[in-house]
Amino acid sequence: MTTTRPQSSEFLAQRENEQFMLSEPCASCHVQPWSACALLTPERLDRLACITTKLRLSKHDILFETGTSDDHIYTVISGALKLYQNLPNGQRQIVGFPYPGDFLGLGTQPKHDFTAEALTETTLCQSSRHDFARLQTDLPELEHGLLQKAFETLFSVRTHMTQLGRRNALQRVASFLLQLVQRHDQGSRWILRLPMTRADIADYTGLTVETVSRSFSTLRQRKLIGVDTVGNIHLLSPERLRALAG
Amino acid sequence: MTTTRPQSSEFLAQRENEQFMLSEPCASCHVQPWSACALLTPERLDRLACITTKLRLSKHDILFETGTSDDHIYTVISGALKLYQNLPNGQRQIVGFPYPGDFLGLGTQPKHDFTAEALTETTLCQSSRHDFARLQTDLPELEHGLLQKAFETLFSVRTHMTQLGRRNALQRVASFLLQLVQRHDQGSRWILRLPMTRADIADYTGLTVETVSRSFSTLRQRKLIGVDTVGNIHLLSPERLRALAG
DNA sequence: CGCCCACTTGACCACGATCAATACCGGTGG
DNA sequence: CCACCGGTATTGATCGTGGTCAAGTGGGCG
Repeated sequence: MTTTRPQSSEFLAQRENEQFMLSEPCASCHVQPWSACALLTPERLDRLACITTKLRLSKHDILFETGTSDDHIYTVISGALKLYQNLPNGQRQIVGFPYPGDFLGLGTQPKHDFTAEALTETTLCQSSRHDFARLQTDLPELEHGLLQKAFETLFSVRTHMTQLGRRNALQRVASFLLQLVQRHDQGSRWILRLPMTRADIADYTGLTVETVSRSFSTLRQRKLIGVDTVGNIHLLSPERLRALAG
Repeated sequence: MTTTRPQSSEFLAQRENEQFMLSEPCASCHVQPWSACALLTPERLDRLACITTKLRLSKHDILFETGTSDDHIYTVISGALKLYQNLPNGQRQIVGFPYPGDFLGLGTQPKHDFTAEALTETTLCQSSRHDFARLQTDLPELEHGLLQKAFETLFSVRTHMTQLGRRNALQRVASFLLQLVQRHDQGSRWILRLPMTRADIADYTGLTVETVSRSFSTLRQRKLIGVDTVGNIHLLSPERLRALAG
């Protein structure tokens, strides 16, 4: 884990100018429209830029870990992470894959309940909770945007819950793929890059690696998907895939 | 579904006084400390009281339904509800059982994605989104409290997700019971009133009614619980139950 | 070239779903 | 008060999906 410019909030006051120079202005941030700061006006975005720094993670770097406290909040700029919980028996449940525009950080608990790990080279926008809170009193839209994002993820988590409870293996894998595609029109519509391993998909869908693999094979045999390499999936028939997923 | 005092926001201004007289003041609300309004000072609570009304539901009454829009937000005062989604194949997944203190209502989507139905006689505190939003600009603590509640439910939903993905039937039922007990110390610590049916528990845990019933029987045989009537459960050995749940 | 790790495929087994029968409980009316 | 009825819960028997264990394949990187 490498911070491009490690920065504690105490030094912030006297370095605001420098920070502003070094930071990309938020206005040019390409995930801004989908992030919590979407509601801010350009002038206000500049004030936000003063308290944010960029963070770069390599594959397998840990952003934060279960049980640690953390005075920062994050927004994913590029790349992707996995957010998971380790169970006592050595099993692991992935509760989400934060993608660009997604918000990460402590809610109100003093400590993290999940671990966040980078799946690929990932960049994040970081700011201290303290600075952020100070700014919030001035910029109520910010908290509003945060609330909006929280409700969005709440919705997606609940939706995913219905997947886990009531669908068979093939349906789970199918809707996982659709979920990724619709969250992320990366370039061409029906080619999907999977930054996560089969094991990650298993831990997300509540299946085993073997069953995930078998499901991919079945989908391939039925010509619903094409598997170029393990991480490159073509959706050959999104409609039939959607019908299958329900 | 019966509203004690149906109230559209247009008439609010001229009737504020009357409302205030009719409403119980929020300060004396017994769920207030656990709800989104916990952060407000007494004087500010009075202003909140002006925009809220009480709502009473009987068993099986629908508070809101999937696909409908709704300009209100709710906090459960007493009773309990189930929040669920119907799947195309006729199955149903319950994503939560809102209990006193819990917040209910649209996030940012225009329409509800879930249906909320009363499990018993239930009372709620209702206010229009519009009035609430107006108040929010004056009372930033309110939005803060809302955000806090949202993060709390996000956490509990994510935790429940790990239940669905990675635990067997007995573990799911065991942790369901523990979850209810710790969320709700109703009177004596280890006696649990279940307002929901076995079918509801099945739809929440992702099992079938039969399996839920079998799990209850197994727990009873192992002397982990005592079943007085279907809705009255004694937790005879919470430690062993917790050990089982993991 | 060879090693390691991720992925795939196969054979078998167990847990929970399904189908079916019975028991129980609450409410209603005679 | 009891008899009846409908919905809910329990228990049993069988089947199928997906987990487990094991072997084999492939790709990336030193």
